[in-house]
Amino acid sequence: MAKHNAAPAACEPYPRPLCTVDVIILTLLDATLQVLLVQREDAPGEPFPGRWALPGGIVDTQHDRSLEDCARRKLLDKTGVVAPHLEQIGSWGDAVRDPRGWSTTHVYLALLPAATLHPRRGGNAADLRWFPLEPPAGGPALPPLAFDHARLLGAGLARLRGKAEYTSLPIYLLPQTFTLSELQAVFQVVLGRSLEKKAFRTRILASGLVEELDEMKETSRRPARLYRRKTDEGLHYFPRALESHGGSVGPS
Amino acid sequence: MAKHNAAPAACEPYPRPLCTVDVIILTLLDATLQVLLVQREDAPGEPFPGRWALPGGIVDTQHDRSLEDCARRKLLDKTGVVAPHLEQIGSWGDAVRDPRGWSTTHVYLALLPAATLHPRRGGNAADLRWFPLEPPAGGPALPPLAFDHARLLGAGLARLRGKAEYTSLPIYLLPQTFTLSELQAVFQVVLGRSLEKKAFRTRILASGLVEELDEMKETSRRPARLYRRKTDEGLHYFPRALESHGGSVGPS
DNA sequence: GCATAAAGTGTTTCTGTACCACTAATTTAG
DNA sequence: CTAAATTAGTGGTACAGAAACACTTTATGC
Repeated sequence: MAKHNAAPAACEPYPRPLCTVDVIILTLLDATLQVLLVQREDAPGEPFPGRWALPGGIVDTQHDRSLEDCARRKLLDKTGVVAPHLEQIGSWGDAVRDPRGWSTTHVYLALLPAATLHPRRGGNAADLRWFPLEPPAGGPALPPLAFDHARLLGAGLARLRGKAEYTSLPIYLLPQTFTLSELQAVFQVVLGRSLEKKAFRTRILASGLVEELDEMKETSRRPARLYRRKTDEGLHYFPRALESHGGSVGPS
Repeated sequence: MAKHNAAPAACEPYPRPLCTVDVIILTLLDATLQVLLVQREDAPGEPFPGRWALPGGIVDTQHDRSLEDCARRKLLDKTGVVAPHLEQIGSWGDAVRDPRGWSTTHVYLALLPAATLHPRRGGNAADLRWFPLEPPAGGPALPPLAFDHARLLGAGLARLRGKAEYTSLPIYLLPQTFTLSELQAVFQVVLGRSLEKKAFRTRILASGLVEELDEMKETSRRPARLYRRKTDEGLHYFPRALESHGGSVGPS
């Protein structure tokens, strides 16, 4: 290990950046999009002590086999589950985002249904909590975040919202079975606007994305048929984006 | 600098990964998509000596202000120009892609018109050359690449092809002015299939993406009107993806 | 029984992609 | 000079899917 640290100094004329992974973990609770944040340790010498941050940390080159494995580890560590959806959002790297010096972070987005969650306060995190996000117009009503995590979270949300216009992405926020109205509602929460019911139902049912179950969900009104995502269906791309009322369509 | 390298050893229990940037530089030459490759130095101790690779290298934490700045530097270094389009494709990081140990690379895609290019063999590269890519069905007819660069190049090409279905992305492979037929041709090369002329023209002209010039281009047949990209137009997203004959639509 | 509200459906309008035939503008060959 | 060939450009139709809205069905509460 000491030998390995000596190698950079031998053939590399400048120090390596710090390498971290940060995970934006989203779920739907109380008809609201929620993000999981950890409170950093309030210790001297720690950057942004006591500040809320996205779960993540330094890549363990001894045990993590890849960046994605690191992300999966952090996710499992904090939520106890494997996310049905995990994707890389992008990487940020510069000399000023971290007071410790030049650093890179590799940001992942995880979407989870709320039902089976039990957030766990692993490692040296002071606290772990779900925070509701505001609809897009109001901006997120969150505590100030450590590092550049507000920006990273913004990028993750923009990805989710952009992709909701032309893919099935928000479906991963739902439990295994759901009604079509619940599916529509999750899209509406993500997009921050209402969708026309008939058009939405036609879109989903025609896509082959879901299969209907023999079960009905007992609601306070008419019972609703339950559906689930077909097991051989990954992320579905629709041939046409939803029409929005102002603003451009697509990922940003 | 010695102090900086001491810091990792003090509070980090494992060594930092090597941090590099690789750039997939594409242009259109002779109606063929071409990728710029560098030949690595044939020196003992160098990983993959003499092997062709994507332009790139280690992040210079003294001079590069960000990952993207590093990518821009590498691009300028090799082509002498600033690309009209540069985007981050993604990051790869693991213990096995580089014989030097745990490493990360941050991959960027640059699209350039061919007209003003003068590839320059900067640094310690043995050679620098444009290689034509085959149409998708035939697979790329390239020399074996160093590291995992074949995989990275594949990801970049998939990005370009995916986005060609629903955005204006291939337009950046063209010079400042172009005919609609040239624009259609570049889309066809990227997508590897022909497009229906009328539908394509309607799509482009209705999008507000291009403006017509008073000039005509003298061809061997009927003169064609010249167009250029509107200056306030970034990447354009079309409301509907092109219809493909088999295979799904969207980025992969 | 009626009002209410959610689940589900029938039908029409609109937008944009594909298709194909045709016209316009040039070059080339007989 | 005329006809053929080829590219640039256009008119018009068919089709797929998103939006809109009215209506029917299924339950609960008064």
